[in-house]
Amino acid sequence: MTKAERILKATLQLIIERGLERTPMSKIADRAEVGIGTVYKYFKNKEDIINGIYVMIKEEEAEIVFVNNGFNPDVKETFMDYYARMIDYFILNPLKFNFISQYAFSPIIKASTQQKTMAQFYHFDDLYKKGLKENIFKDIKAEHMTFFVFTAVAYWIKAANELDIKIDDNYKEVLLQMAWDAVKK
Amino acid sequence: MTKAERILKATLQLIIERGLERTPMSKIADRAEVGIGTVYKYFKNKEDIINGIYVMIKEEEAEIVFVNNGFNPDVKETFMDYYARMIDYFILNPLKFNFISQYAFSPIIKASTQQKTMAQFYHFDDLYKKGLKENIFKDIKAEHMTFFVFTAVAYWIKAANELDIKIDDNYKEVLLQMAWDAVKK
DNA sequence: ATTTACTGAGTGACTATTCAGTCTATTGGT
DNA sequence: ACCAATAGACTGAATAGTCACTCAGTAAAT
Repeated sequence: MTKAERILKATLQLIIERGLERTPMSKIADRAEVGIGTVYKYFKNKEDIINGIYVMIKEEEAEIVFVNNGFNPDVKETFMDYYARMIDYFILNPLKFNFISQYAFSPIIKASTQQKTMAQFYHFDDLYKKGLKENIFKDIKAEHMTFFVFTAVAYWIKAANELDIKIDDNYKEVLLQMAWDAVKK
Repeated sequence: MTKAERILKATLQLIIERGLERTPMSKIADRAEVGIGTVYKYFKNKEDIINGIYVMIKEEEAEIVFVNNGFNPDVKETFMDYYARMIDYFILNPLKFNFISQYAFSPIIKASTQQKTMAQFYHFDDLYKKGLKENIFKDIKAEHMTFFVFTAVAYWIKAANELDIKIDDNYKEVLLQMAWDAVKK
């Protein structure tokens, strides 16, 4: 792991454990096992680290969700594949999800960061547009559909994490079905 | 408006505008048009204000969502009534919703605050339990259902707010239908 | 030998909180 | 109705402390 990565990871941990206002740069350097100066070599300031974490997570997430992209023409099967992967990603990475849910709408995330990461999820929009054309989905804007399903699925997982409930395959199945039933006509 | 209320409101505005780490107590006092000392008369510290905002919003929300509680035995109609009210509340109070979405899972919100506010929404759990008994809903824990629908609806509104999309009655109807289709068997 | 990475004590700015004193409202005595 | 007297609300300058960020110097790499 590079030092920059160590810094991102350390900051992520500390923020989730203690909150942003209680994680000074000195603690970040300690946890990352680098000098404070090194933190400032790789990041302009604290905000820059937060934005860096956001980008890192979203890139990773997109990479995992869309591995199979383009191989299946069936809308429903593609839908299920995307979201099954998303669920797995969030289950495996509760810290990262926790971060996203707290900072996705925080003013600390710059508009440019938002745009950069949103752009990586255009496959979702494509899928919904395709489904609308095939008259499979309810009449609603594609980006709204994305949002509805994304947040529903995501936060359900979050709740499960926090209540220490194990998400077995059966439960995952029901969750996917809920998402699908919500959008289908 | 009491001074305590003015302080809560001022803090809410500043936090959403600038972020927590960039809203010093001095600015809060200025915006609320009280002396700094007054802030400390009503609140132990900054954290206490944040928790106060959280409680204030959740109480208000519960009061509005459950006005008609107990008058209708029909599960679907009650479901629609609750969520229609919730949607209206969030549309009318984007700042408050923005706050909730950023701080609901932040470590700054104390466990006792969480519990106190969660307790006010037990009508949702009751509704889901009733629906499960009547075999209307999918087989899933009641609290998970609450969470799924709550977040889906809530964040959809948030997205609409941010993209400056007007939520007309027709759109609201579709949204409610999505929520219902997700949970019904 | 030169560049580049790294370090952390030190600096300056900022900010949470305190508290001594002022203002305001309420009470009760005349 | 007026006037103390008391209690409580309110204030913001001062304090004490924290923390983001710098930079002069050291270590490692090329």
